[in-house]
Amino acid sequence: MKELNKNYSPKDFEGRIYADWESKGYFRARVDENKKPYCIVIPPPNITGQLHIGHALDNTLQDILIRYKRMQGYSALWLPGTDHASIATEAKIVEAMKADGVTKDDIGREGFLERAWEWKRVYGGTIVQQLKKLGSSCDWERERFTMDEGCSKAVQKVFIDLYEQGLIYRSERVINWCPTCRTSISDIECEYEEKDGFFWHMRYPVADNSDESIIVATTRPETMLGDSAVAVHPDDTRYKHLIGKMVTLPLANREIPIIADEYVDKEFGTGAVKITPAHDPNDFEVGTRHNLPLIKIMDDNATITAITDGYSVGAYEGMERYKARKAVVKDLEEQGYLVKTEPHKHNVGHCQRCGTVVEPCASLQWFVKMDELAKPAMDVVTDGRLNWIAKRFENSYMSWLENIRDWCISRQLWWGHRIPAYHCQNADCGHITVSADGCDKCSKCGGTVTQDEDTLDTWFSSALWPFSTLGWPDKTPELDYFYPTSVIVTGYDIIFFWVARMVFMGLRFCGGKEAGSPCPAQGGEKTAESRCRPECGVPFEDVFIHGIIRDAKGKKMSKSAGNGVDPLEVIEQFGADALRLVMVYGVSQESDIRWTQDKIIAARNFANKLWNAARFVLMNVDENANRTLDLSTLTMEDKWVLTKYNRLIKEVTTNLDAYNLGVAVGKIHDFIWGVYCDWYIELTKSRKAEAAGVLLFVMDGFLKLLHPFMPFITEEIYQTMNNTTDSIMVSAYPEYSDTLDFPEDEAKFDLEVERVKAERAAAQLQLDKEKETLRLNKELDKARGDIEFIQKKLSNEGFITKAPPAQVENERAKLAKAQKRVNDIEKALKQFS
RNA sequence: GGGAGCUUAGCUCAGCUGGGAGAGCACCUGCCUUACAAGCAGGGGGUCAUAGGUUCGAGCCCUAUAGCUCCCACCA
Repeated sequence: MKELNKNYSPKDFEGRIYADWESKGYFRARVDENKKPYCIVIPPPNITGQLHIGHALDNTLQDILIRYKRMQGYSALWLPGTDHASIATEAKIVEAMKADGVTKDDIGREGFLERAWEWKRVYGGTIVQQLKKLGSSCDWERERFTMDEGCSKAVQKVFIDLYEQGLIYRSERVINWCPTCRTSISDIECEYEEKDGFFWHMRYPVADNSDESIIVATTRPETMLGDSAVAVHPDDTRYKHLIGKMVTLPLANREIPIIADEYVDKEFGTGAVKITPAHDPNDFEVGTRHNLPLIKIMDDNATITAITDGYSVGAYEGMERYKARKAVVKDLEEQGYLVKTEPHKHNVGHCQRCGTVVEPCASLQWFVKMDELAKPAMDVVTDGRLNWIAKRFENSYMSWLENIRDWCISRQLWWGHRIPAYHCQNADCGHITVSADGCDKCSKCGGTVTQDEDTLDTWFSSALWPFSTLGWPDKTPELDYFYPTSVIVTGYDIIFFWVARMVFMGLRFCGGKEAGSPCPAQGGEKTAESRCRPECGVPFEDVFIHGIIRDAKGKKMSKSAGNGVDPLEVIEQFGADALRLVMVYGVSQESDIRWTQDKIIAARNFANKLWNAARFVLMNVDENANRTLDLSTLTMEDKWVLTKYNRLIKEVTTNLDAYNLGVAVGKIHDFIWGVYCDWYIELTKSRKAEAAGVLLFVMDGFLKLLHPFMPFITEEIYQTMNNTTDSIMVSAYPEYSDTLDFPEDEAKFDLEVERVKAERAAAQLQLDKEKETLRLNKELDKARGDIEFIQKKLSNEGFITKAPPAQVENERAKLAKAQKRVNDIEKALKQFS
C-alpha cells in the first residue's frame, strides 16, 4: 500500500496533480443533455495583469462552486478568458515604447497595433499560468479573448444593432477628458477625491457705464477664458435688475450676457455663476438652454489654446492649465478684479487609470442611450429574475441605474475594437455609414469615406462576455445549453462597470422574441429545472458579490502603497490549498478580508493536521482489514462519528447552495479537527482493525466534502488511500443518508465526551493543586527556617546591645514579615485540602 | 446631500430561522504520549458600541444615538 510522505509539502504534489487533471481532460465541459448545465464565465483578467490577491479570492470562489457542481453531476463549465483592457494595456505599451525612444506617432496606428498584439502574445498567457497554480479548473480549451474573432464579431453586431435602433448616437457634449491618457473616459472611470483648493471670487464689471459689477466665484479661474455668460437665479432680487445686461469679461475683454437660470443656487457662493459651456457639464446644459457659444480653450494635453475661432486666449496661449490658473489669478489681482480668495474643500475628479485630474471638456463622442436599456435591467431585480447575494448590493445597483446618464463609449485609443462607422468626406453630406464588413463609399451619396478613428470602451466588450464567449451571435449549442449562466462571481468594485452592463446587454440581445417575458424561476423555488431559459435573456441567475482583500491594518492593497501580497509567493511557501482556505475560512458573505500572516499559517496548519491524520489512518489500517463500512457491527462511537459526519454533509451542501462558503468550510474544518482527529482517531487506537471501515468511510467522505475548497491535498490523500489514479474531482459529492443517522447514540456519546472532558479538567486541577501544595510546603519550610535563624540572632545578648539599633529593628521587621508569610502559606494550604 | 455596512475576548473574526456566547492567534499551566510541537491536554479573559422597545426569552427583531468604513451625487 502507498504511503504519504512524512511531511506535508504541497510543492511536491500540487503541480503534478494539476497537470494530471488537465491531461485527463477533467476540466472540459460538454453540452450533455443527460446532465444539467452549470456555467460560470470568468471575470476576464487583463492581459497586462499579474495574478494578485484579488484574483486569488475571486477565482477561488468560482473554483469552489464549479468543483462542487461538477461533483454533483452537473456539466459544469467554467469559461476562462482574458480582457484586452484597452486603456491599461495601451498605457503599458506606450510606457514600454518610451524605453525604446519611440512614440505612438512615430510608428503609427498599424505599427502600434502590431506591437500590441505582440505584447498580448508574450504576456497574455502569464495570468493563465498563474491561475492554474491556484488550482482553477477552467475549461482551457474554450479560453477566449475580448478581441478574438468571435468576441469582435459580437461587438460589431451589438454596436450596429444599437446604432440602427437609435440607442447609439454621436454627439458633442462635455465629457471627462484625461490629459495624460489623452482620451475621453466614462463617468464611472472618473473618481472623485476631496481636495483642498480655493474659491476665487472675481468681479465682472457691468458694461453699462455704471460702476456696478457682478461677483462670481469659481474653483477653476482659468476657465473664465471660455466664459460665455454669467447666470443668476431668476428670482434673485439682488440681481434681477441685471438680467439681460452685459458684463465685460476681464482679461479676455469680451462682453457676455447675464442670464437667468433655475440651475443657479441663490444660497451658494455669490449667487452668480460664470458659465463655461465647453468646460463644465452643468454649464454645458445651461449653454444649450440659452444658446450660448461653446468656447473651447484647452487642447488634448490640457494646455490653454484658442480652439474656437474668434475667441482668443491672449497671453495664456500655450500655458499648462495650472500655470494658467496662477497667471489668471495674478493678472486679475493686479487689475483689481480679484475680490477675495478663500480656502475651499471640493471634490476633484481623477482618471481611474492614471490618477491625473480629469478635465471636463466638450467633445464629439459616441454614446449609448441608457433609459431604454436601464429599465429592463431594473425590472429583472424587482421581479426576482436576478438574484443578488447579498441583497444589499441590489440597492446601489438600482439607484445607479435609476440615475444613469448616457454612456460615453468612444475612446481616443488605438488598442481596442475600432468603431465600425465611416464618415462621408463630402462636407455637404457628412453621412455616417455603419457596417460590419468595412465600407468604401458613403451609403447615402456614394462619396469617399474614412473610418472613425476611435475605439470602444473596454467595458463594451466585457458587457457581452457571458454570451459572446458562448458563440453569440451564432446560435451555437453551447449558447443554447449554457446560457443563461448560473452565477457571476465578482467584487463589489465592478458592479457598475461590469455587472450592470452585462445585464442590460444580455436582456437586450439574448432576450429572444419576448424580451423581458416572465421567467419560470420567477416566484417559485429556484431549481435546476426551473432555471431561466434563453427567452428570458438575463445573463446569469445569481450575482455573487464578494469583498476585497485588505492588508493587516485594513488598508486597501495597492501597488503604490507597496502593501500587496503576492499570491504566487504564498503558494510557493504555504501551498495553494492554504491560500484558498484563507479566502473562505472564517469569512462571512461578501465581507472584506484582512490579510495576516496568522491566517495563512493557521490554514497551512490545518492542511498539515489533515495530512497527518490521513497518514496515521493509512499506517494503521491493516491491508487485510475489512475496509468497507459494515453497519451491523457499529459501536456507539462509530455511530456517533457517522451521525456527525452525516449531518455535516447536509450542513455543507445547504450552506454551499446558499453561497455561505465560509460557514460550509468552517463546519468541515471543525469536524475533521474537533471530531475526527481529537476524538474518533484517539478512540480507535485500541481497535484499529475493527474501526477501519468507519475510519476510511468517513475520511473518504470528508475529503470529498473538502475537495472544492482544498483540491490538491484532498486529491493526494484520496488517491493514496484508495490506491487509485481515479480522481476525487470527478467522484460524486456525498449525500445525506438516513441510514447513518443514530441520534440516540450520538447524544449518549456526547455525554461521554463531556464526562471525559470534565474528568480531564478535574485531574488537571488536582495535579495543579498537588504541585502547588508541594511548592507551598517548600516555601513554608524556608520561611520557618528564616524565622528560626532570626530568632536565634535576636536572642543573642551581644547583638541586641552592641549592634546599631536600626539593624536590630530591621531584623525584627524581617521576623514579622516571615511570620506573616508563614500565616499566609498555611492559610493557602488549608484551602487546598 | 443620499445610501450601505460595521461595532462580539488583548488581536483577527465566526455566530444559519430569536433559547448553550464561540474559533484562531496571543497569554498562563502541564506534556517532545511513535499521526501531527505546523502538535496534545487543561485554564484565565467578553455589560455582544450606547439607550430604549417587542418577547416567556434578544448578540440576533424594532427605534434612536455615537464612533468607524465604504459607495453614490458633485453647489459653480
